[in-house]
Amino acid sequence: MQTLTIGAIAKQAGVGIDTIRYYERSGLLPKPQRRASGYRDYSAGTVKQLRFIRRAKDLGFTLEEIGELMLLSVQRDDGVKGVKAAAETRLAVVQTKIKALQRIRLGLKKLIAACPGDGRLDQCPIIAALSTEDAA
Amino acid sequence: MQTLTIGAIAKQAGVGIDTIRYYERSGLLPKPQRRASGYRDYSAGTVKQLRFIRRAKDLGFTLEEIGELMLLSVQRDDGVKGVKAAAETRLAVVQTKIKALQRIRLGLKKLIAACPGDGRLDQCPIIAALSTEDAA
DNA sequence: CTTGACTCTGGACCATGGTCCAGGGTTTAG
DNA sequence: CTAAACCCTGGACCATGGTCCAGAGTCAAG
Repeated sequence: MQTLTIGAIAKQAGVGIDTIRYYERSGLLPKPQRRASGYRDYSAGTVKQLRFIRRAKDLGFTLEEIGELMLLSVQRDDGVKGVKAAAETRLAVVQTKIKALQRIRLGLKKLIAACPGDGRLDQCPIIAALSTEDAA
Repeated sequence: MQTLTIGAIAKQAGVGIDTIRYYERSGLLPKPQRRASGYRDYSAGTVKQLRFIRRAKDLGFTLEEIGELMLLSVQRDDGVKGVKAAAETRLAVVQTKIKALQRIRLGLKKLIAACPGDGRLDQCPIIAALSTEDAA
C-alpha cells in the first residue's frame, strides 16, 4: 500500500511539488504509479531519493550528473568505480572554479588597495585598470 | 569623422556583432549615430568601452554592475567613492563564493579519500553519505 | 553592373533549475 | 452535502548572456 501523495513527499523532503514534477519530467525520478483518479502515488523510497538529490546538489553536482550517480548507484559491479570517478571529476571542476575566483579576488584586492576612495576620477586606479583610457 | 561599422569595432574589441547589439539593447552601450542607410556608426571610444566591459566581466562583474560602474565613471564628484564601494561589494561576493566552493571541495575530498574504488555498493561511502541523514 | 560581403530588424532559441498559472477533477473533514 | 484543500495537465515565464535566423537593404571591388 503506497499512500503518499506528491504533496506529502514534497513536505517530507523539503522541496516544492512543482520541483518533483520537474524532476520526473527530466527523467531524474521514475514515473510513479497512479491512482484511479490519476494522482501520483509514491513510496517512502522516493523521499530518500529526493534527499539524495538535495545533498548531491549541495555538493555542486548538476541534475544531469545526479542522474548518472543514481544510475551508477544501482549497478552491481563497477558502480563504485563510476561513483568515485564522478566525484573526482566534480572535484576537478570545483578546483578550477576556486582557482579562477582566487585570481579574480586578487585582482579586486589590488585595485581596492590602490584606490584612495576619493579624489579625481582620472586618478582612480580601478577605472584606470578597467579602461586604459577614459571611458566617457 | 566616425567611420567604424559594427563589424569593425567588433573585430577590434574581440567580441561578436550580436553581442554589441545585445549590449545596446540592454542599455549598456549608448545608441550610436546612424548613417543615412541605417548602419550604426561608431567612434574609437566605443572600442574602449567594449574593452572596459570585457575586463570588468573578467573580474566577475555582472552586466548590470558594469552598467553602474560605467555610470559612476562619468560622475564628477563621488564617482570614485562609488567605484571603490562597488569593487568592495564584488570582493565580498567573490569571498563568499570561494568559501562555499571550499566547503564543497572538502566534502568531496573526504568522500573520495574514504572510497576504495571497488567493492560492494553498500560499502561505498559516497553513496552512503549522499543517502543517509547526517552530512557535514 | 554584378557579385559578394556586410548590415538591418524582430524574434526565436540555447542551457539551468525551476516557478506559476488556468481550468479543470478529487478527496476529505465537518 | 458542501466547501476547503488537494491534485491533474500543458504551457508560459523568470534570470543570465548571449547566439542565430530569415528576409531585406547597402556597400565596395572588379
